[in-house]
Amino acid sequence: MNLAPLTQRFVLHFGEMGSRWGINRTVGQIYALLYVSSKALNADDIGEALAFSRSNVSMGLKELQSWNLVRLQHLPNDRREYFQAPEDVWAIFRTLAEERRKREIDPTLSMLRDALMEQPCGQDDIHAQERMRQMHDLIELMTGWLADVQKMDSSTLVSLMKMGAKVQKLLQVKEKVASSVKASFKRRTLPVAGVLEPVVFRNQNGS
Amino acid sequence: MNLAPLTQRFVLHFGEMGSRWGINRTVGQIYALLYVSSKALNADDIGEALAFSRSNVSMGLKELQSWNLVRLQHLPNDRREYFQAPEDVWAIFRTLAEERRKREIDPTLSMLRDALMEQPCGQDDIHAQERMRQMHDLIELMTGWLADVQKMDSSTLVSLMKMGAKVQKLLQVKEKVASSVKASFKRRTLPVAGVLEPVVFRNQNGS
DNA sequence: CTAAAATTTCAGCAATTTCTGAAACTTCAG
DNA sequence: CTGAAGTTTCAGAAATTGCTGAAATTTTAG
Repeated sequence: MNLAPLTQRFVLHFGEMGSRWGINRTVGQIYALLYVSSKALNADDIGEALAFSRSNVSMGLKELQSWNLVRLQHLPNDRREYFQAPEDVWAIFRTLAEERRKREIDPTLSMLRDALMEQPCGQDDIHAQERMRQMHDLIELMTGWLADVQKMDSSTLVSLMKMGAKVQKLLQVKEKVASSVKASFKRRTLPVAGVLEPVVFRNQNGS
Repeated sequence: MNLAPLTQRFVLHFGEMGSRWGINRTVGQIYALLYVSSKALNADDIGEALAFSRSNVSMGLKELQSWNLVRLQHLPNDRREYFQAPEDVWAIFRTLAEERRKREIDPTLSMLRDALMEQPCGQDDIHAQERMRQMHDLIELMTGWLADVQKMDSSTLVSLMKMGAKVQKLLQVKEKVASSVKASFKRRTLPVAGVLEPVVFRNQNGS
């Protein structure tokens, strides 16, 4: 392995962390290398840079493709495939979240759905089923929310995250304004009523 | 293994999923059993229910304790320790999120911080460092947001999640109202100004 | 203190996962 | 077609992780 110092550090760290993230060392290092690389790399480049066997690289790239984490490129006059990570870190993060949901959550959600359809037999199973319902409801809420969030563009997402806990205050304000607006409608005096109305009333049922 | 049908299905599923979640089969099954059980269990109960060796159970419980995922109980006239999962699924989820952050994110964040302090040498490292900065900023934003969210109580969190994408609309409204409020201040005519002011102006810089 | 009950540790076997090189396969220029 | 360049598959070696029973340690009732 003969990489620039910072690159090497990054690559080795991703290799170590790979096991905690449910991918193996090879895959972690390959992705780290693609991520920091300024140009697309072919399988031989990668194998040489990381001192992996050609077939190991091939399997690693296949796994990364199954995660939708790499883009494929073809250079003119070169039959080899060139790989790169997407430019936009938010896009990478979005993909990661979606794929993890598919692998780590969806199977459990569907098992829970099935289990909730069954007739419980015995005291133990009655309690167990109630616990499963609690878990099911939480997961369903989470995945629904995640699907909503996935649809937002990166800048909206950044705004929301920067607000953090302040969203909560906004929520409280919304409630106050909602009643204030209702009162104002009766008095016909609120200048911003036309702006507030569509959202404020659509969400009355939502909690 | 001699469990009620639904319980058994749940336990076996958690065992299978364990590997995708970064815990092993034993730990997954033990937690599933504790989660659906209506009463606290001791290590022998667990070993018998799941047909694991006593020492295997001991290691599994130790791991679950290191994740803060089990509560310990002592029954009168019984020296053995009894284990149970927290009642509140949201509390479990919160703990899980926090522990995963500690193990899967924090080490990377600190590696990135270090790497960003270094002087890059060579073209490759200059680009690599820029990519690391992008990743660092994303992760820092995410963990900050997570910390905010962790502080909310369960019902607030549920409200926010149920709103989902609608938060976005609220955000747009906030901006419109903000300018409307500013204009109204000059005119001194907005009835709800006193309610809106504290949040609306505190967040002007936030995006 | 003592000893019985309970828990934890650990060496070594078992199972699983990862990695490699050789062989099979695919693609395409000539 | 043919064969050279490139890619993938796969059997088995290597490494890692998981599991067990026996021994060591801790705890506490008496």
